Amino acid sequence: MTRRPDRGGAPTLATVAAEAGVSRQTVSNALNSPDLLRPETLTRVQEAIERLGYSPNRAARNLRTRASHLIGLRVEPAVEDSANALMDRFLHSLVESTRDAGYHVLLFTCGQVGADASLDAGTAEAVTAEADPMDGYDELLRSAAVDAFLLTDTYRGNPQAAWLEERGVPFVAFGRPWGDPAARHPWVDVDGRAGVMLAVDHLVERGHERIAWVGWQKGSYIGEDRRSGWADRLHEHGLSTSRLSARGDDTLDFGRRAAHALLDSEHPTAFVCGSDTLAMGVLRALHERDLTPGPELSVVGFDDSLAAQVCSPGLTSVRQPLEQVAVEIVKHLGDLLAHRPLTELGRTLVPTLSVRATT
Amino acid sequence: MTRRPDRGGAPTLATVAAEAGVSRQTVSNALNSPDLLRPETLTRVQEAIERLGYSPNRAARNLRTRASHLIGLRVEPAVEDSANALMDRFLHSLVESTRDAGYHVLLFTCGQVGADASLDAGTAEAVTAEADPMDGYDELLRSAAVDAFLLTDTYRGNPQAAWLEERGVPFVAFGRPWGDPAARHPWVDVDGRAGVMLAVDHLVERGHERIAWVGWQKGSYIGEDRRSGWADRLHEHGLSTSRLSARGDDTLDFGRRAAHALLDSEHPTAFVCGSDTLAMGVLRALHERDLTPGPELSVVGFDDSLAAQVCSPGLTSVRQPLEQVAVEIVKHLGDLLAHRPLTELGRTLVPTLSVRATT
DNA sequence: GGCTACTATTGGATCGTTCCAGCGAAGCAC
DNA sequence: GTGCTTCGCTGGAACGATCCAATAGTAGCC
Repeated sequence: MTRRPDRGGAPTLATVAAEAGVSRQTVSNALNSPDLLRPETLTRVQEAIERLGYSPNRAARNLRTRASHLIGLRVEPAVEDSANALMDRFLHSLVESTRDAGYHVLLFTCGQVGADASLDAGTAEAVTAEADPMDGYDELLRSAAVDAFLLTDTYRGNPQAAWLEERGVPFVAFGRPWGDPAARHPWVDVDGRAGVMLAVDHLVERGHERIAWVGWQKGSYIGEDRRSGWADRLHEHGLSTSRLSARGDDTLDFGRRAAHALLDSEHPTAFVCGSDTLAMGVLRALHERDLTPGPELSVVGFDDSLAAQVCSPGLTSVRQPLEQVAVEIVKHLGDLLAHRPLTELGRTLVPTLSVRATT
Repeated sequence: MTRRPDRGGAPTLATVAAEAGVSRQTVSNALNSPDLLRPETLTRVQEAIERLGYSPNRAARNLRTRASHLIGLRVEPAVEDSANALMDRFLHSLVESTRDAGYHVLLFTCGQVGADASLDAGTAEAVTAEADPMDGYDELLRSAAVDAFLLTDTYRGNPQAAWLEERGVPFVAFGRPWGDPAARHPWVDVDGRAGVMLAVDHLVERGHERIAWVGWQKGSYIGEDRRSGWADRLHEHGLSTSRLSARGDDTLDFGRRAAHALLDSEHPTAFVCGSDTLAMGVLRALHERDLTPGPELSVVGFDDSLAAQVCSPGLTSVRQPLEQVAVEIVKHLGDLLAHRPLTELGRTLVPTLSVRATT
């Protein structure tokens, strides 16, 4: 009788209210503050909800509460490298963690018409076409499409972090605010230095004394952090690092050339690498010299990528606890969005070592 | 004067209208149907929008238009295999394509508290804990959180596709409706069979005559499709397939054992594999026999994963045009959501071959 | 001028939810 | 009985956009 016309549309609060013989607000309370209702009313409403298969309309709820329950995550233009491959493992855990917290993950990317445009242009415009670091964030924010952001590329000197912090936008970073001691935003990171130390200990236990480092370019915060784990731990073991370090691009080819150069001059018996890509380069160099990696001539990578797992021989590698990172990030996001005081600003998690045939 | 109180909140249509000296609706039109406005009014409104940094509130728009401009994509519980690694490349392209079409990608996952629960339980309950194939879809749909879905795992006999189709929910599948000729939903797929044919041709050109197949288990639609490319093309070249085919789990170990068995009995000079994982297994077997892959003893994988690119020697592999798949999918989604008639129900794209050292 | 036709713009209603003020009934103290 | 508080529930208003019907202004045509 009192039921609305309901032209085949989904049930609304009013529909459920009529069905249960209560007011709209009571149904709303049944969902949001069940403790306000008398138990018998609550069950009556819940039965009606069940019977009609009702779910509250997200858009209406978002409009009224000024919250979208979405977390924005920007995926960078596709570059096929191990960092991206990592993202995948991370994403799964992230989506699961956010679900448990009542949130969803919204993916976005920079607003420029990227690849195609730069192909046509190809002129001096390439400079202006350089991806604006804030592209995308601004629009999502102004249109209230997301409640918070998750940053994943703080190694670039995080202009995003500063921008967001300045505007009081809630966000959590995966990665420390390297080189910005003034940063006041929550973050979660993996202790790469400790991970490399694990690798060094593992090699020293197996009798290695000449352990080389093949890592990222100087100037990369993350690269230097990982390298410090190698250098400091070797010294703690009373071993020399002299002339045993190579730093360059994070590419297969640099790893390969670095390994050849090191083998020619310093005769290391083990290589610790800043990434799996570099480690694969080292393996290739060994292959080219008809050397077989193993307990006597060891290689350790970083990231425990799929490639490390399936290549022959299997590559020992430092594994980041990405599942745990996701959980911690969502915990921080939850605190942030509920305006709970943060128990701690940052948190570092310790990696593990996946031991395989190359050691 | 007429401007609203505006307690530090974001500008709304009313704010902009006051600033430009027009009505709300005119501002709305400036955004949605600019051709309705007189040019001078349009510029006046656009300037006001620019000046205030206005973006329409998503929630309000969604509520009124009954559209969220979000595409739901369910990510499956993390399994570390090549299929997931593929997803990554695909995701990037997908997000870019959807952006160009004015949409965003919303990630979700099954609603059950998955991994943890099944760890505790470990009993006969494992059956009920078996992931409900529709988990998550239903809720997002009823709450109008997404406009459409994108399915990516049609190889499982797609119960989702049938469920969604039955309810008239817009969705596009990445993958053919294998074994369901009654399916009437749009899909985009990669012609795996043609990809394997490319690999066979490549090997035949290099003089191979005994080309083995190492692929997925019998009964997998995709696996059989890829295998048919090998079998049919060999026959077209007048070559024998007899006893040269091995099918089993998509694991490194199966690839390894299959390669050993084939080498012992049939002495193939080349292996075409149903996945990179299997190919890496074959490479490991060769390694164990001190055989070096290359032009004389060749291996071809499928997926062109990161592992194929960085392993030593580099693995020749069939590469899926995932970027193009994403574009086609979004094109179909656009047609679907705009209620445009579909020009074609399904579309298959042809892979390419990334040639490396193993051939 | 008077009629129609069309254009540019307007204001009210509406989407489905939650916030807020308020109401009757019940409980308690005096 | 009166006054006060608490409990359980209600109905109107609001969030910010778009849909819709209606308006004033302009032009065309006889």
